[in-house]
Amino acid sequence: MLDIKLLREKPDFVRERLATRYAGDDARVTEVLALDEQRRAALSEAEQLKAKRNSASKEIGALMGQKKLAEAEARKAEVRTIGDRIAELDRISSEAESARDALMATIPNLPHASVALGRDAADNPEIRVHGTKRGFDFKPLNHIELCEKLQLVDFARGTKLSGSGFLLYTGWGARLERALINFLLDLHLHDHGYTEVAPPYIIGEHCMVGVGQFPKFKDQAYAVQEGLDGSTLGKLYLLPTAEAPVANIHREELLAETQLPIRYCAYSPCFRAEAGAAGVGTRGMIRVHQFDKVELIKVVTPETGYEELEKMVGNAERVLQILGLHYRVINLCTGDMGFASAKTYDIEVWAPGQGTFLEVSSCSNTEDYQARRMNLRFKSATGENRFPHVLNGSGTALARLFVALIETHQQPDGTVAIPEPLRPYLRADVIPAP
RNA sequence: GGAGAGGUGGCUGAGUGGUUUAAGGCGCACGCCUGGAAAGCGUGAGUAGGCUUAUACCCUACCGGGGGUUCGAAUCCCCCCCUCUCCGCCA
Repeated sequence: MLDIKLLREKPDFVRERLATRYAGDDARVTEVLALDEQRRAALSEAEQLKAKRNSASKEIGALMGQKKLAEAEARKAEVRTIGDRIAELDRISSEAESARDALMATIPNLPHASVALGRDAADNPEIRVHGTKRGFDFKPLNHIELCEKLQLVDFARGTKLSGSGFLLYTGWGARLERALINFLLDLHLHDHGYTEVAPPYIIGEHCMVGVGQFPKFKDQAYAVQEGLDGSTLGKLYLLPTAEAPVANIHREELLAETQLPIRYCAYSPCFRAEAGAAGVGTRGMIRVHQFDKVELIKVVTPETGYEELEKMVGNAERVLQILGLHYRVINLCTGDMGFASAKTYDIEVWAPGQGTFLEVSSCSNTEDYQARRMNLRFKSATGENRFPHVLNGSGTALARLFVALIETHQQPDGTVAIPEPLRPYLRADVIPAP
């Protein structure tokens, strides 16, 4: 949620920044301002009438105390007509307010000044590259072939259980997935100073709105219902990312500045309907309806927001460095950024079997946009109530990391060498042929 | 799921239709006092919105949330949420 005061005071600035997203938000800004004006006009008049009514009511009380009943009745009749007008004005202002806020919820965050201007992914500047593409002196397999050969994932039976886009990890595959989760959590906890949390996987609609998933991506979520009670449908959703519950942990709270920075790390499965994405990279593990992810969340002062974003990207990069993977960091341009974000870095890991880079992490500073949506504030040292910056980043997504790992470290005999730091977690140096 | 009790400021705790502008206490900030501190005394302090150059003044709203009755609601009525106790069921 943007600050309504910013829209009032600098509407042209807001329009200009939004225009860089190429999302056609201009008309909404105009409409929000019109509704806001409507609200304030009605509110102002209603408040004056309420002040009048309050003083009249007090007088009536006094008259009744003095037993001047006839006089009191006369005043009552007078005030009653004010009441009708107040009710009407209240209705107008609250309707305008709801309409204004509903519309505000559809306006994305403003891109940070440092973000490159651009229309789509083709305009994303590359920030840095780590490592090089691994060369092979044998014919490398892609992850689907490796998974089948080593019996890491049973694609057919996964589909049999839940339809396409669901994976059944088996044997060493299941073990590798679990080893990676534990490795990632331990890395961020012990080396990077995060606190582990384990959130619910089913979350309320208000949390989805809080992080900006809703209303825009409602079609991408799995809604759940309780048993046979259809009326419960739409109240709870399977989380699309741990960001949804974890960023909301302190919603509607007023934190002390001394509690900041807050750094949380959480593992969760992620559920995404991927409606409309059928046929786009659907084969294999690249785009699935359920995948595991370790998420990083920070709540920090506005002064340190961007510094913390850089650190967060570094934390995610470290995962790939330790695992000996080739990757690049890109900065999403204004037109390619997510809804709630002011600045986003994506980390893409090289997958030799795919011949492409795969997005395994997206680290964003949403500034005060999410904090405002979930009414998360902190009291500054000077006693001022302020909105903190809320950051989120993947540290990292698992299925694609799994793909890059086995494709990169495959050996001529078809087995997969396990990078040294991961070996204690898997209790093996290599994934053997069955 | 059933029955009962409850939800009031940072905390505690009064308040069953009108000097409540939410008492009192604890804690907090500042001041007085003191060699310094404690105690004591005094003053101040919530959130959001509106008006505004203004974090000043003034106005409005806020006692779990929403709606209703009334000239006037923390207080009466209805719906919902949450917490606690007991019972039932259950990994």
